[in-house]
Amino acid sequence: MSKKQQEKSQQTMQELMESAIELFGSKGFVQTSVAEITEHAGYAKGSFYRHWNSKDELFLLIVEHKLKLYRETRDSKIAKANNLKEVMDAIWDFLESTINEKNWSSIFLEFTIYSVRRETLRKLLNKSLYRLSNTIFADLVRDHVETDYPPEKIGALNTALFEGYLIHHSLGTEVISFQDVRQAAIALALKNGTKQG
Amino acid sequence: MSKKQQEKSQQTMQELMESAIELFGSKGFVQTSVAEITEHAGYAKGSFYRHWNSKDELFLLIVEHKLKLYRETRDSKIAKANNLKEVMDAIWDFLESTINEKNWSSIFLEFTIYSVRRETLRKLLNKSLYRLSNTIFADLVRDHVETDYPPEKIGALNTALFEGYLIHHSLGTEVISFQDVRQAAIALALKNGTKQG
DNA sequence: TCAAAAAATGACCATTGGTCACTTTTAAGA
DNA sequence: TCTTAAAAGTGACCAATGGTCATTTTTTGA
Repeated sequence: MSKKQQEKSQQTMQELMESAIELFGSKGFVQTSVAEITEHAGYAKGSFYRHWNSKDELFLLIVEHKLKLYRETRDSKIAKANNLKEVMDAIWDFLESTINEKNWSSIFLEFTIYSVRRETLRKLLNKSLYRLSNTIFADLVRDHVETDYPPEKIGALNTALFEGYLIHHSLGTEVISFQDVRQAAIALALKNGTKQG
Repeated sequence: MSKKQQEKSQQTMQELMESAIELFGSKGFVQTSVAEITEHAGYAKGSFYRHWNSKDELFLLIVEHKLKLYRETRDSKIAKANNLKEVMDAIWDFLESTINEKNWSSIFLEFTIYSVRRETLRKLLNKSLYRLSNTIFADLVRDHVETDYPPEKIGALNTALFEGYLIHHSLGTEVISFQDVRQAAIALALKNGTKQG
């Protein structure tokens, strides 16, 4: 393949991906069709499959990119944290950033539930690359946990509260705000993970 | 319509509904097709639509029935509760019963997420009939809340934690058990809702 | 200018929720 | 017992969708 052709192919791929990001962002995963993605970028449906094997595959790629960016910011903050409270604050800043951008985390939640009945996809999604992984979370907080409550559980409870809030939020209910959940989650983590908690 | 014909129609409806309950229970909502439901009960697809207008409608009916049963048990227990701790215990017994039966609450979670992008359905689902409603929860705990933390928020946080756990559980992760979440949720409610918390 | 390779296309397939004109069954009256 | 109207049941059909692939168009380098 010539250099120029490679570039053209790359460009088409980029255009399709941007079209997909826009459409997923506004309509969610299931409601966005492959034909829409290609049309919106000015191509025919068949072109999609020259770049990815499935709609799932592209979505995972997008998520991977997005999470990578968020995580870089998060990890540099966490490195500076002195105690569990500060770690939790950094984590919740990170979670907030994933919500703020077009409610992206809710779209990812949709995809997560969609994956539950698709075994291969579900196993793939459980990898740290895509999930708010419990093992990664555990590593982040471990150094600051003062009790013998397992760090993994602190992480899983935190994720549960966050994802539960996403459902609440997705349904348009506004009984609790992001701040309420953040506060509750941090209180819970401190209760389980510090001596004074 | 004659009595006998009415009975026949009722019976068919019952057969279809039982078939649907079984299939939804094992394959979830989206992965169960209308044709499967009717075939499994020994009818043709068209028969389905003589009884309900859509797959959604039947699912909602099933949920309504199920929740009704659970709630009766729950409310009779809550009436006897003397403090917030006992109310929370009754509520979590109720939540546990919805999980124990073929993971029914996870299937309902799937349906909830499915409804998010379908406006009419989403609004319908927000009614107390179908949701672990925040207003109902608030009414249940209100008498026992000693602080000025809004009962609605205690309820919404509780639901968030429960539904977040469902996601965790649906993905096959087993970092936290139902007991872990129950314990955390009750601790959180007591922290926000009692003076000694 | 031309041929090979890559890019792009869109008709086609299977699956699905839903529709509806048609067929079969049922039951009540003659 | 026969007739007939109404109800029950059927399955071909429709549109939308994810995915396939033979074919067409474009690009490139000799």
